[in-house]
Amino acid sequence: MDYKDLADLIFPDVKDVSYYEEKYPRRNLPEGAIVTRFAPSPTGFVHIGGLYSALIARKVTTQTNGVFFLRVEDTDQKREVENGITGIIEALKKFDIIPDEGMKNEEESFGDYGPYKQSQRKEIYQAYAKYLIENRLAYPCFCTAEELDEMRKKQEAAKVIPGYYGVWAKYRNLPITEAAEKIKNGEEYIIRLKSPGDSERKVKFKDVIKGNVTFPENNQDIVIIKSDGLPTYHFAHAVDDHLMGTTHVIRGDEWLSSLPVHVQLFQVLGFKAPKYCHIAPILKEDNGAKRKLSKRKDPEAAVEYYAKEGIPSDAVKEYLLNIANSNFEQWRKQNKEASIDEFELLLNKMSVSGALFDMIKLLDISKTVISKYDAKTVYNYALAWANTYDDDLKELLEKDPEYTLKVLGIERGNEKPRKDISKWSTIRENIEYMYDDRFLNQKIDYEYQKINDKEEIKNIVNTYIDKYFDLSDDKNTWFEKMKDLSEEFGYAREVKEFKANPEAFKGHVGDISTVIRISLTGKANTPDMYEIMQVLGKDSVIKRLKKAI
RNA sequence: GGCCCCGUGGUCAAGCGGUUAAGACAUCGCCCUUUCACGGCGGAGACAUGGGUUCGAUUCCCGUCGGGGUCACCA
Repeated sequence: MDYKDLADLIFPDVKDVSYYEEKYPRRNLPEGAIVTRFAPSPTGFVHIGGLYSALIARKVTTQTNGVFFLRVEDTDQKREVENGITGIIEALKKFDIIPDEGMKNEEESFGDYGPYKQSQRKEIYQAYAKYLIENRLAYPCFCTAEELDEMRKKQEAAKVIPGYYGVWAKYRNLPITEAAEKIKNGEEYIIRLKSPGDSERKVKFKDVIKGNVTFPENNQDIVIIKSDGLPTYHFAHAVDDHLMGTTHVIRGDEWLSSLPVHVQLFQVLGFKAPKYCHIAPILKEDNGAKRKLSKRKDPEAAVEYYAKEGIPSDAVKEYLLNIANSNFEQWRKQNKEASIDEFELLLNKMSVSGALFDMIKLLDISKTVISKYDAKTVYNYALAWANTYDDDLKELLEKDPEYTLKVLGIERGNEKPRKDISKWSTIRENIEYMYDDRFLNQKIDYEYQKINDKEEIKNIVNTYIDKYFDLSDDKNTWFEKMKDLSEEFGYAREVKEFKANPEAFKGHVGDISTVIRISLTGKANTPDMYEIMQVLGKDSVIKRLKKAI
């Protein structure tokens, strides 16, 4: 009996690795093309951090005419969730992140390097595991969970590094005949790597983002095939990314410390290792401490949250890009109208340490993103949002689309568009007062400001209606009349005039126009009042002013 | 605890041996044909700390402190 026999006994039905090496030839791509992937577990939940790395991966691959594929890592059957894959695909799609290859639904994939679902690649991993066993680079281990537990306790008591290595590696040197015996007796086992590493030696790696990092060599005989026959993450990573021609592994930096294991795996398997890009996580402040955005505690960790809040995906992407490369901001300043596709993202310019998530900044970006949309676009997005999250708003928007478009068009499309909408979930308060059937039938709480004497207000409004209000005026004339009105009541025509000589006036034109504004809309802050009146129309303006007094 | 990474204003961050130490968000003040926004101008606000190396350290080295990651038949 030799190692080949043992390997045959363990994996009798798998193909030789040469089959796979031929089946998946090297990719024929231009110089510098990046091939990378997004490789989530199908838990259905897409974390903002996942979206972040997917966005970066998508961006650097299109920039270099490379390939971006979606591989599903479902080797842990306990954690699987129904329709998890579809959920991921849909989530990415909402952000315009479309893979070039990979899964397209729960079971099927497209592309020449598939399957792209790890559970469907079982025999591939086993072929490579078999190869390692044949070459004495891996072996079966018969330890039970209890045994391992006991070992760990002993190691802790002895204050040595825990794990399966060196003298602790019970089955590392088990004679093959004994191993074969145990297998024939039906004992459960797993396959471990026979690590050639020595933890006394140091290895240096160059991470594209982190730069040089030094680790002790891996000397742990890590598990490569679990008792259910599926590979561990580490082994699947090495086999898949080799076969799929991945040039860059872009992933969260929680993986940084397994670099020695991964690089060793590539070396043992005779593969060329990819470049690694470990990206820093997005953090959150919690009682003075920083921690990763948590699925359980932080709603904003879920990509779903942004849709629910009505924050445009464009805005989320801009925010993420802003975290990724801080020069994005400067680029955006110089290229106000450009698509983010034109921005060149550089992996090596990414930050080494994690950034605190800043909702205020996101919303700031969001309001400028929205300010650039035309009325029609705003209408469509707002309606799409209302469709799933707000029936009443949907009704409001759909009742008279033409009128709504006019409302949304106020102070939009000009040099300095309004920036008061940062998310669709708050758009209601920006437009609702413009609808007569709601405004006129509602009890309004008019909160007048500087001028709040009821008689005075009544006089001002009446005088305005009788003497100055004329919708056919152009804006200048309209405003001149507002000044005339002010003067008539003892208020300065110009703010400057008032400031120069405050004793001479009761106030200024701003105070008067505020009275009209509040009477007209019930609100102290609205967009340009002239435009509002134009949209409202004569009847409405008069009805509203009369209602106020 | 071992190992690894990181430490510039409240936040995100440029700078990487000699700078008045950029910029953005937030904040405060002023200005801008009516409010609020927008926009413009300006203010306040930072190189964790102690030692080296150097003519000179935010930048290089070491220690300390602080933060994060990781130590599974989970990814």
